[in-house]
Amino acid sequence: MPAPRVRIAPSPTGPLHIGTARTALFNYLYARRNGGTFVLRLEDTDVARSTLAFEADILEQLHWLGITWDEGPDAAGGEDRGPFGPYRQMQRLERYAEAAARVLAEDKAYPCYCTPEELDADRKAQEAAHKPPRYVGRCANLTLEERAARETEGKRGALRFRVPAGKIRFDDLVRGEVEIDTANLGGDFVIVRSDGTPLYHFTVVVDDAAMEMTHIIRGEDHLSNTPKHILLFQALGHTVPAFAHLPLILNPDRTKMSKRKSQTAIADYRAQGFIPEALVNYLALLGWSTGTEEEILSLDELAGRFDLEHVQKGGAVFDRERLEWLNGQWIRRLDAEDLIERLQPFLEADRDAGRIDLVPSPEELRPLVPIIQERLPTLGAIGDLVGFLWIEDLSVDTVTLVPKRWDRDTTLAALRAAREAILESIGPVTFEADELEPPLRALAEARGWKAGDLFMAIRVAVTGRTATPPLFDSLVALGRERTLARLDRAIATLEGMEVPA
RNA sequence: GCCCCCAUCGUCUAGAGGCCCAGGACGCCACCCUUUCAAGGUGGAGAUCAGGGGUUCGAAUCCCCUUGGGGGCACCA
Repeated sequence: MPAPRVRIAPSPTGPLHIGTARTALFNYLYARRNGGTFVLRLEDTDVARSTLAFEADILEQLHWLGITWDEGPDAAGGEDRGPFGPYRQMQRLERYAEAAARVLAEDKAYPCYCTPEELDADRKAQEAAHKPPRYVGRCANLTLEERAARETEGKRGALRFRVPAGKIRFDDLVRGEVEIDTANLGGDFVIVRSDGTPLYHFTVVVDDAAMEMTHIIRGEDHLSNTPKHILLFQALGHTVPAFAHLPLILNPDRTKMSKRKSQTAIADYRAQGFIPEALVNYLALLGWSTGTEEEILSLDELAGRFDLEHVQKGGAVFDRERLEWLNGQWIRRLDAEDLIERLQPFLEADRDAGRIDLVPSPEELRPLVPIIQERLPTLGAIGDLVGFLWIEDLSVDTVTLVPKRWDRDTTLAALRAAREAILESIGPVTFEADELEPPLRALAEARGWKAGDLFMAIRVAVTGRTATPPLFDSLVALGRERTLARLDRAIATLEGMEVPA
């Protein structure tokens, strides 16, 4: 088998979509596994909706995921790389024009002068008659003279491809044999607009042919379009590539995943602190499996195992909980320095949003790694977890200050005693977790309090929260002075509390 | 409406005629660990393999029908 050539052909009409990312991933994995070439081509012929910003997002997020391509544009607006360029469709217009001229000359396509109003009327009539929409062929048999007459009237024709009668069958690599009667294709279809710009079905095929693609791996939503593409490949005199249609990624209601019902932009997952290792791992397992029970797999490991045989046929519901679990798995596998570095942007975002007052340095973060690493489902959860460490002015209300089974007076007594214990028995120089625990446990014992209750009172007084990393580690991270200051403040708050008579 | 595709626990899936009165993972529930929260460990609930017919000594696995779901039918991509 010659080395496969596969591609991803995103349209820069929106930010990188999770479905596009997965299709890109599957193509990438297929190329890597089989010693093939992975091409990126930008389908930007929808000038009205395409933007450079979306183009930039698509390239950047793919890079971020680690999905690299062998041919294609490197950066938004940047240079192309590879022998089949350009890789932006708007720079390939002459090629479509040339191909269009050829099919026109061979009468495999013809100019159509129908107005949008006429086409609309046709469609409505068909609908009323409960018939499938289909081009009626009004312009299919115009003579050269008739065409010339329209042109003289100043009419510009769209180019319609003649759909021959017959059945198209192809062997889909994931679905097996598929057969579709061309009678169900909706009649002759437009390949070039009346303004001269080419349409999707035409450009994909012209480019896939020119770029010598051997396998077209794409979403199932293209399955019904495949006969049109096959017809076009044949009309252009090109070998028909192999097709593999992937199951769709679904919303929880099992409809095709959409922005409206799900979070679809890769950039949004990234902004929430999902890491590429997890996203790639999760996406690969959406619709594909190793056939074994392995499931934590890196991009390279995936590339070593990928095959089309294990691609699922039915659609797969996107399960965010499972993604979060995987993300946690991958976060726990990060080494300390890497985690610290990756946390930085999230801390800055928290500071910019006013959730914390200052961003800790890597040095401050380093000792925290053991207690936070296993508690982070996402990088974005950092502020929620230990943000109390970087808040200047922590105030806690009396309601949360008093533990569930305690009253104000007990809490007050406990905090005062705890403050004393910390002040007296623990030196300012070596303020460590091992040192803090014994005296406080002894205190609880002496007063007949449950250690857990005492610890909870201190925890809330000092962090403002009932769920935190281990208490003594938290106190150490906070430091002796701030620990005492926060205890003082909590005590003062409780002293000022209205006590019902 | 027409065409095409699909159908195993709530979800992602293993399973390619006997190893399956169906295995794993997420989630859920217990318990253990434990100062809270996590993480981790152990155990549990959860699928008459959509339903019905065949084929076969034997079917989740093959065939047919039904039902259900999805996708596609543009001068969008």
